[in-house]
Amino acid sequence: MHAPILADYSASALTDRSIAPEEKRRRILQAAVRVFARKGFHTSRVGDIAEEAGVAHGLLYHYFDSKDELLETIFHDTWTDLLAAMQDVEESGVPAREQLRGVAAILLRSWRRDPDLVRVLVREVARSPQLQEQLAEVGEAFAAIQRMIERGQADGDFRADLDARLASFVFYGALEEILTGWVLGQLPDDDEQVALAESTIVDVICGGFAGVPAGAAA
Amino acid sequence: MHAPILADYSASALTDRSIAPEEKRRRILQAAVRVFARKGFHTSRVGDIAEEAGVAHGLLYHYFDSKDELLETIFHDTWTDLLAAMQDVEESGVPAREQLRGVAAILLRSWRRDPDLVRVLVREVARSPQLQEQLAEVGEAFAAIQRMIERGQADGDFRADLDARLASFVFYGALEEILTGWVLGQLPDDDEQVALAESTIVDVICGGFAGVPAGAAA
Amino acid sequence: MHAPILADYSASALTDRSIAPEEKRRRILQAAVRVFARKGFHTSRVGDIAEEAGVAHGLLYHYFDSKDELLETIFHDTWTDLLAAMQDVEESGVPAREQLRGVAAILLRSWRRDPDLVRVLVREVARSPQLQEQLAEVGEAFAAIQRMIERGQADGDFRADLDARLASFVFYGALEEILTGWVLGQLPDDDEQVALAESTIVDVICGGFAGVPAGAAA
Amino acid sequence: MHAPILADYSASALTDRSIAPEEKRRRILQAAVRVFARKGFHTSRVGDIAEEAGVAHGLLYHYFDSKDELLETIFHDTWTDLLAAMQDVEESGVPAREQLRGVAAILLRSWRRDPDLVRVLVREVARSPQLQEQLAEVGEAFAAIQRMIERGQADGDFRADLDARLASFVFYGALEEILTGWVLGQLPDDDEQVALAESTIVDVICGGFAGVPAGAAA
DNA sequence: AATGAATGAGTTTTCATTCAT
DNA sequence: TATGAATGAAAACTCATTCAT
Repeated sequence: MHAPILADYSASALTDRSIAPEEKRRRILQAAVRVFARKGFHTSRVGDIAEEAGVAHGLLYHYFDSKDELLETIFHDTWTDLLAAMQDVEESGVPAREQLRGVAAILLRSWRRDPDLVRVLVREVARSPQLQEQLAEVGEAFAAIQRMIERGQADGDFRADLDARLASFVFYGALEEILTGWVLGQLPDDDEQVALAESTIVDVICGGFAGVPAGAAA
Repeated sequence: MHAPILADYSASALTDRSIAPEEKRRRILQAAVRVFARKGFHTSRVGDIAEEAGVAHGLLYHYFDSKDELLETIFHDTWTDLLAAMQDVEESGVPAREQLRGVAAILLRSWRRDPDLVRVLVREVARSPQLQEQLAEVGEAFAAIQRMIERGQADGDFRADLDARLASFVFYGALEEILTGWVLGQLPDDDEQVALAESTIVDVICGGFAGVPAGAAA
Repeated sequence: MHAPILADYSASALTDRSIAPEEKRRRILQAAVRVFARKGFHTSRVGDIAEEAGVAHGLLYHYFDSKDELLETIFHDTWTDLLAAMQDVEESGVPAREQLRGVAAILLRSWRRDPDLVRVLVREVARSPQLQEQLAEVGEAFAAIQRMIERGQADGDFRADLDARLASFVFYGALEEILTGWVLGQLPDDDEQVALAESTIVDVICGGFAGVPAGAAA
Repeated sequence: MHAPILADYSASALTDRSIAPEEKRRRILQAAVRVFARKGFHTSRVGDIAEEAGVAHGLLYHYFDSKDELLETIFHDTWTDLLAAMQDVEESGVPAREQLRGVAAILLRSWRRDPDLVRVLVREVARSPQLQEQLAEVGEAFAAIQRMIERGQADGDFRADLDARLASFVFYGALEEILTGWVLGQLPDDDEQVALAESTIVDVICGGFAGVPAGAAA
């Protein structure tokens, strides 16, 4: 698949003073992810993030306008990456079911790649102030999923009488709930389980999309 | 089915002293739901809630220990009601698919019954302090759904090779995402759409549960 | 000696509802003494006192104008009693040294009689609002001690070149510090020790009053 | 004797930024002493202290964890100084009576040096939370006095049958009561009176310690 | 770039007191 | 008398943000 997909917010080891300024910015973002993941956005103090990043808290305002902007940047960067990955999948030309499998892989595997980042994404989604910003990008993701489903309908793979928009919510909701289960420790999350979740979601949802007539189970 | 399902947190406003204390307590909870729905828990001030309830803010601490306890009470009361309704469904003896349809109906219809309450439930799920409490009750709901799915497997209605726990997350996630869509105004939510969502979820998910023969997609 | 000396603020057992109103007032005062002794005046809440007294906190305002008045009443009642006892001693006509011994006995023995009361007296002496009131009565006590010393000087028992006012502070300070030592648990306070403290103070201070020949220290 | 004895909490007021941070900390402590002296600890608001110091109240929490810590610091600093001075006296090798005279001088002369500080010390001694801390240091002072008395007994200057611990309370109590008299304005406190108090206490108490046999006054 | 002292608006919570019943 | 619901002033403390150095 793709190379990074997610902005690399997992910490690296350097602590010395000779750091490129752009690197320091990244380090602050990494620290923010870790702290937000640990304590939640509202409960996190700017000082905590600075401490985690090993800088004075004043420096934070050199790189970001506000604490809010930190969260927004995290959201924005991450969703930009995720969207790009989804776009790759969309342009791959594979069948709808395989496209949706790709989306599931992108989202679910991000958990193992950077759990703290997923924690933040899952737990701080529904905050009001920057909701508008988020909607723009998360909305894009929904739209992409919806297009994939519509493509499946056009190809005859999925039932034509399906409301594709509604269906995209069903699919995305299933993915997010699994991620939430991992975030809250309610579901096992080893590699095998991640793979199982991926195939289960795709089988169940796409199976449902494919439309097993009501009488099929009889 | 059951009678109220959700505690009636939709309110009217009065300030006189001729109100039973228990009624006053309820009124404060109603106000909290409205304010939390409007501004989010963290952004809401205790004074806002008191004003909305038409009481002095001090009175709030007569009935509740803290602002946190307000949210906890809302969660607890609501989930107690929801669980009771789900239990009725579970004990009804109808086939698994119909049971899950009942669960979908309970959760989705609550949106029209008390949108503010759903807004709060959806947006404040993942708050840390009372997470344990919430998990206990929301966890019950998941367990009930899981049992319904297992029942469907035992009856031969659902694929036997399905991880029922994972499946319960898929089902619940779909429901919650639809609710979120309504909360964020991304999905139409008139009566007809609610009914459509209900049947779409049940058809898709239960269809998927019923088992898409591996070859069907080939 | 006298009969009660101190208002009886130590609790009695009655808890039933058929209580004379005057008795209830006393009970509230007793409760206040216990609570103030335990937590200090400022840290004590009116509700604590009401609970300790077994009444609703509103009732407190039937008998007293304010929380401050509770403390004032305790001070006033106690010092009225103490002053009366000291006056008895003063009018007894015994030699100055014996009069001072009587004062020491009154103050020191009050510790065993009602430790909580002494705790309150010792710890809350220097509160601002009612300072004037207190000064009036504690001032009386100092005046009485001063008169006793002056009597001793007139009788030739005590050195004539002694500043009697200053001397009264020395004598009273010694007494209060011993009480403080008991309150803070820094000094043993069994009956024998109380008696030892009494005689030590009288011997040392009155010995000092009696006049250390200038040459004695040479 | 020693140089400063008491931390210099008497202050001047400035608001500009050209002040060393350590100096700012000292200034806040000075302000706290003045405000506590004027209104008492409990009645003083943090804002009052900040205003007196000419800083924003938030800055206070940059240097101290809480309002309580302010009082604790004042106590600690002061008693550290007082103890050091008493230790100098103790190590001087002069006779017991002269040592006690030194202690009296240290404590009584502190009144003229920094009346507000003494006001705080005298009026807020018996507060519960930090009592433990205080006891440690004030307890040291008592122990030193006790050792001086025991030294006097060993040298044959003081009666051997005296309970030295009790005696230390008598001596210290006399000193504190004089200070209290000055704090409450009940005793004249000009230089001459301070000297008189000093010699009166030493003469009376040490005279008493020296032990004028009961029959001596006859 | 980097620091951290300084600011002050903002918020929860406490609790003495009142008063309708 | 007695209750306890109701009030609201008050206060400590937090913390994002600024800015002199």
